[in-house]
Amino acid sequence: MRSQRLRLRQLEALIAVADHGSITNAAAEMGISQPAVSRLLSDLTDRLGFSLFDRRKGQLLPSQEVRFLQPDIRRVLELMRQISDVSEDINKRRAGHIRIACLPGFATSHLPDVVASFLERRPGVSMTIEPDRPERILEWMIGEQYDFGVTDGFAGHPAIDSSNLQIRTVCVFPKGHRLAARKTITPADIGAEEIIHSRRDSEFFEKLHDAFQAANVEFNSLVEIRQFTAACKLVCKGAGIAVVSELDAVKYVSQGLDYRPFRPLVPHTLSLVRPITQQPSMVTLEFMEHFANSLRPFQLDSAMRR
Amino acid sequence: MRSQRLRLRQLEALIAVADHGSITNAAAEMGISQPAVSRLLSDLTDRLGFSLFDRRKGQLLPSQEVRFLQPDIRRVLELMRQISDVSEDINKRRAGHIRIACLPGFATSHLPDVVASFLERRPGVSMTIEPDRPERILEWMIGEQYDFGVTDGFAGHPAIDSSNLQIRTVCVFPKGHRLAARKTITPADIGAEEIIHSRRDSEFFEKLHDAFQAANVEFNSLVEIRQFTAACKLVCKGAGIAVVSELDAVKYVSQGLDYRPFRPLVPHTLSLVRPITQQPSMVTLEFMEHFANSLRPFQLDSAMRR
DNA sequence: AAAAGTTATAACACAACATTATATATCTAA
DNA sequence: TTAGATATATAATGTTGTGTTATAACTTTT
Repeated sequence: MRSQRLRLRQLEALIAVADHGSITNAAAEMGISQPAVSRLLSDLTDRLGFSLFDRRKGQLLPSQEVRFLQPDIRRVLELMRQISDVSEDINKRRAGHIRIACLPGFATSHLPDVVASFLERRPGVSMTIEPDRPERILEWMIGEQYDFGVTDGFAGHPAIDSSNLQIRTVCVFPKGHRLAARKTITPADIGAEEIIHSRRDSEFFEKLHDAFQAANVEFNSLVEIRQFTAACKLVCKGAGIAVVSELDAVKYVSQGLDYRPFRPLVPHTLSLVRPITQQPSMVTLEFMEHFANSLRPFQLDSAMRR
Repeated sequence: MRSQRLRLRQLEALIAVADHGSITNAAAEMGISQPAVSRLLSDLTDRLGFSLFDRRKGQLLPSQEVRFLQPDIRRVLELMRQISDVSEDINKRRAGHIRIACLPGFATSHLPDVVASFLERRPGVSMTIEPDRPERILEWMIGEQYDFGVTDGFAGHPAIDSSNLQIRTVCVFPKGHRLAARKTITPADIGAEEIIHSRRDSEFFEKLHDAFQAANVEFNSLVEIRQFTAACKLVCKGAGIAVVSELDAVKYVSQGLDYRPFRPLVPHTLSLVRPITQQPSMVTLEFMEHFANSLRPFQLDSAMRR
C-alpha cells in the first residue's frame, strides 16, 4: 500500500509539523486544511516505513529517524525555493552569467565602466572577461566558448554574427602642445610630428596612411603598437602624437592628454560579435544593447545626428 | 496562465532532456510516454518564463538560462534520491545515529567490541559515545541528551527506564599465583592478600565487605579505585588481588591475569538505562538488544541455566 | 465526566500526470 | 526540392495527487 514516489509536498508537511508542533498549526502555516496535512503525513509514513512523530503532552515531536533526515530535507526545500527565486531573477534580467572576450585595450579602458554600471543594478549577474588577440576572440566565438566579443576590423565569418560600429577618431597630443591651437587637425598639421600608430597590417593604419598620402604629407612613424591605450600613454609622456579612437582618448584627458578631431574622417571600426548558432541568454542580449549604447556617443553617425 | 508551484517532476524532465538531447529519448529514459515529457516541459517553460532549449541539428541544447540553473537542479534531484536511500537504510536498520553514555571503564573495555561488531554490518550508522560518572549519565538520560546508557548500582528514577543485570564476579590474581590452585575462591582463601577494590560508598563494595564479615575474615584493603579495569591492570602488575566482574576479567587474561569464580555469589549490578519519555529509534532498540546479548554470557542467571 | 482541542476518516472536486491516437514540424537523403 | 523518417505538439481521456468540507474518534484539560 505504499505510495510509489517521495513527494515534495509530503516533505513540506513534515517540516511544517516539526516546526509548529501540531498538524493543525502546520496546516494553518501552509495555508491548507488540517485533513490535507494529515493525509500527506500518513502517506509519507507509509512511504518511509517508520513513524514520524512521537506525541508528548499534546505536542508532536519528530522521531529520532526524522531528526536524522531533517537536515537533508530542509536542504531540498531550501534549494527548491532558491531555484524558484533565481529563475525569477533571470526573468528580471537580474541573474545569469555572461562570458565576454575583448581586445586587451578594451578590458582595461572602456569595458570596466560599462560592466560596472551594468552589474550595479543586477546583483545576481556574474561575468567572465577574457582579453586576447582578435584572432583568438574569433576562435572563441566560433567555438561558442564566449557569449559576446569586442574586436576590430572583423572581416566576417559564417559562424559569427557581427555588427560594425564606426568610432570617431581624434589626434591626441600632450596638453599645451602647439596643436591645441587648432580646431581640427589634418595630416598637413602634423607632418612635422613623430607619430605613434597601430600595426602596419591593421585596417586602421592603412586608412590613416592613405589619408596622409592623399594629402601628400610624409607619415613620420615613431612607434608601432597594438593598442590605442598604450599609444595614449606614450603621448602623455611626450613621446609623440597619435590618431586614436575618441573612446580611448577621453580616458587620458585627466592624465595630461589633449585632443582635437582629425580630418579627413578616418573612423576606427569596432566589431561587436557573437556566436550565430547559439541563442544568447536574455541577460546577454541586454548587456549587448547596454554596451552598444555606451558607444553611441562616440559613433561617427551620431555626430551627424546631433 | 503560469502554473503555481515549481514541480519536481518538471525538473526531472528538464534534466532528462538536457542529458539525452531529445524529448523522445528523455521519455524513454524516464519510462513514460513522449507526450508526457512534452507537457512537463511546456508547463515548466510557462512557469519559469524563459525558453529552456535551443534546437540545433535535431539536438536539444539547454539554453544559457537553464545551464545557469542546472547545478542547483541536479543537487535537488540528487538530494531527493539520497533522502529516499537513507530512509531505506533506516528501515533496514543500516542508518541512524545512537548517542551512548557509559561508565569510563566500559568505554575502554567491553563497549568497543560490541560497537564494532554492531557497526560492521550497518555502514550508515554513526555513534556518539560519552564516558562519564554515573550521576552525569543519569542527568543525560533525564535531559534526553543520550539514547542509551550503561551504569551500575542504579536506584531508579521516574524519567528513566532501566533494566538491571546481575554480572558474575570473579577473583583475579596474577598468572601463577598460589590461588590458581583453587577451583573457586572464598573470603577465607584471600584473607592474607591485599585487596584492590571499588569505592567504599559503592553498592558492590558493601556487598563484598558483607561477605567477608559473614565469613569472619578481615578485609585487607590496599587500593580503592573506581574502575574494575584499573583494578585488573594493578593486579596484572602484581600489586594485589581483586574481585571484579568477569566481564572485565576476561579482557586481561592475555595480559597476565588469571581468575577463578568467587563464592559466595556477590554479583555486580549493571544497569542499562534510557529516557522513558522519548521513543527510541529503531536502530537504538536494536543496539540495546545487541548490547544486552553481549552481556548474557556473563550474567549470573545464565550460569544457572547452563 | 464534560468541555475543548487535535487528529483521522469519508466523500468528493479539481489539478497534475499519465496514457493513446494523431497532427504537425524538422531532419536526412535521393 | 520532395519523400520518407524522425521528433514534437496537441487532443481526448483515465488515474493519481492534492485539496476541500463534514464528521467521527481520540487527547488533554478542567
